[in-house]
Amino acid sequence: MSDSLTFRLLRYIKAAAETLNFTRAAEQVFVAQSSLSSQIGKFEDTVELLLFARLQNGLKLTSAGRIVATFAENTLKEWDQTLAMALAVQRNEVPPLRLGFSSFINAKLLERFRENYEGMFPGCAIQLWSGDPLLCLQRLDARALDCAIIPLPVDATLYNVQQIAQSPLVVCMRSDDVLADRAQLDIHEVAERITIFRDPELHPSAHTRLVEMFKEVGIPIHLACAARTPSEIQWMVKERYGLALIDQLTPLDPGLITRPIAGVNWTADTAFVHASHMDHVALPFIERFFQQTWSASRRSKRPSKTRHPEQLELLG
Amino acid sequence: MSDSLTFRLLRYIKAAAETLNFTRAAEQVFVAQSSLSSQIGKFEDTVELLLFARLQNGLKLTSAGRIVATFAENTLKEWDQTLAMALAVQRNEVPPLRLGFSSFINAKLLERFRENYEGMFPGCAIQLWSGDPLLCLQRLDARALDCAIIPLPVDATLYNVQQIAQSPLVVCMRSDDVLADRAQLDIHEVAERITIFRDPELHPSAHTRLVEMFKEVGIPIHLACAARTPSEIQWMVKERYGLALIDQLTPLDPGLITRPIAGVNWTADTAFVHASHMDHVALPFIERFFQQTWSASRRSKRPSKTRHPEQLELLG
DNA sequence: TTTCGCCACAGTTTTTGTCTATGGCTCCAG
DNA sequence: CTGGAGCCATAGACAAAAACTGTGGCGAAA
Repeated sequence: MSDSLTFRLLRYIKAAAETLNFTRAAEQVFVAQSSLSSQIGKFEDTVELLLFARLQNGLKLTSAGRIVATFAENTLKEWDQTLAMALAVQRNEVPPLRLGFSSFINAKLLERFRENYEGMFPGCAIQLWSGDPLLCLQRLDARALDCAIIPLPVDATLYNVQQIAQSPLVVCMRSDDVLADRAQLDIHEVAERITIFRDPELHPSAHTRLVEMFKEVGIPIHLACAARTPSEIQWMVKERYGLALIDQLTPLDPGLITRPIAGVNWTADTAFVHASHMDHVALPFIERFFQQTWSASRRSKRPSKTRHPEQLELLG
Repeated sequence: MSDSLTFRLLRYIKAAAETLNFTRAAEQVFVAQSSLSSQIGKFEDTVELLLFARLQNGLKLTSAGRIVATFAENTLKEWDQTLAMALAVQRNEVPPLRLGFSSFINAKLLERFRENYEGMFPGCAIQLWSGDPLLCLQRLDARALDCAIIPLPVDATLYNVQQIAQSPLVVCMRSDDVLADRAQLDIHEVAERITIFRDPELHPSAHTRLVEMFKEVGIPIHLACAARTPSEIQWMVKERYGLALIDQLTPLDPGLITRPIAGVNWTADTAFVHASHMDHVALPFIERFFQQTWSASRRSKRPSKTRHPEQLELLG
């Protein structure tokens, strides 16, 4: 049963597992050695589980002990986070979650995020900061943002990055384009017409990657127009400045269509990013949320619809 | 602090949150009403957290209370699973994990799985069952397997499905093929030569999806050879029976190469699947493992290598 | 051999939890 | 408007659990 287990005991177990020494573990948790010893011993008796092997040369965690110690550590950490969050919620002291986002991400993602956040923590505000990825990351560094939803790539060694969406890149063109009747396009036949790009300085690493991707298929990139927003891109396309690569899920202006590109597997990837300091109380919960529902939401997908209309349907 | 919290109290909170009635909650956990009341009350005092609003017309969970109650529920469940697993490990009574797998999945996945399982639960055996996806699912139903690693699609309403890998589908051909010097292929130019497929009855829903995918690009599928294993497929390609679509990560026999397909975003997706009964003690842990490390392993990726050699490098 | 470090055990005190009984409050039926 | 039912809080007695101090055993190092 779950009785006979207390959080204090979890702390004892954690300390003992870390030090492998009851005496020092007892000091660490500020009790007498005999208390810690007898508590752990009694627990081992009642659940009939040997956590520590008492050997001549000291303690050793058993396999079962390692499992329980891991549980203890996780649970204690989660409780700290839970208590902090609950207190903050109760006192109405949850700071607004300063969420940066790039205008190039799918708006549905933001919406879904907002709904879930509101559901989990009613009354807690989200402060949206529009900004290009580079700016978002700088603001994360400067602790002016708590987290951000931005396109990949992002240096995962510097930030906590969790991919939350992926969708194919497609070519955006006028619906009266000569290529409009094609169901799909070879990259070689359109590459030189693709001249509208996101302003490289908005997300240098993404642009670098784009250049690489073009190089991989043997085509030099030809940047003629740099846009700062998706609507600018679409406007440029409409004004016949060229074609553009956009996320398949981008809502399209009338008069525009998208066509998939043959032969390459180019995708627009989106990630939830936060700095490793974990400033905001809600971040651990958000992180777990994305871990769970992101992998869960992938389950029901795999749509298998026909691919001919203006655009593919939105996922999830 | 984490003291002042016991697992018994978590049960009280859970019961109270469910019934919204201290009297009935007390019955549910087999204590006197006053015990439950005073325990919860004392807890609320010490952590200065109001979990329940005592209104005229009964109890109501506060926002903070909902957070804590959720924590309580999760933690109790996890503890049950942890205790069960630890006991089983200690007694050496962990049944071998009967893991089905399709020969079409990437062997690295199995290896990684095995390593991590061995690391988490030393001495616990894995029983590998090779079998096509359909058979794996049938065996899951019949409880002859605990879980399986198989290609998608799998009906997520009937099984617990967790995607764990994704890699592009590429065309497999002889290295002396006329198309071998092309860096990539348009689907239309190779479609009619792609005649070697996985035997449809090995995974009917995957084949159906393949047919759909062909239809989406306006090409009828032309199945001339049905293979039951990846090596059979490669053998058929080598013997000039046609071309085949294979997972980019498949190890290639000498004399064969792969080329990406332009214009479509076809991928081979792999999932970890188990039936919803959750028969095996280790399943909850494995599930959490995949939730965490699968999303974690996506972090460091985004390779960006040149795409010209025989084949792309393995990821993760 | 002695000493030191570490763990276990015994006895005692303190803290915590549970129980029964009771009182206050609200709602509803008579 | 009154009495009963349902619900929660509190008080006091009692039981259980956990803490502390002190001691002893045992192996390793001096």
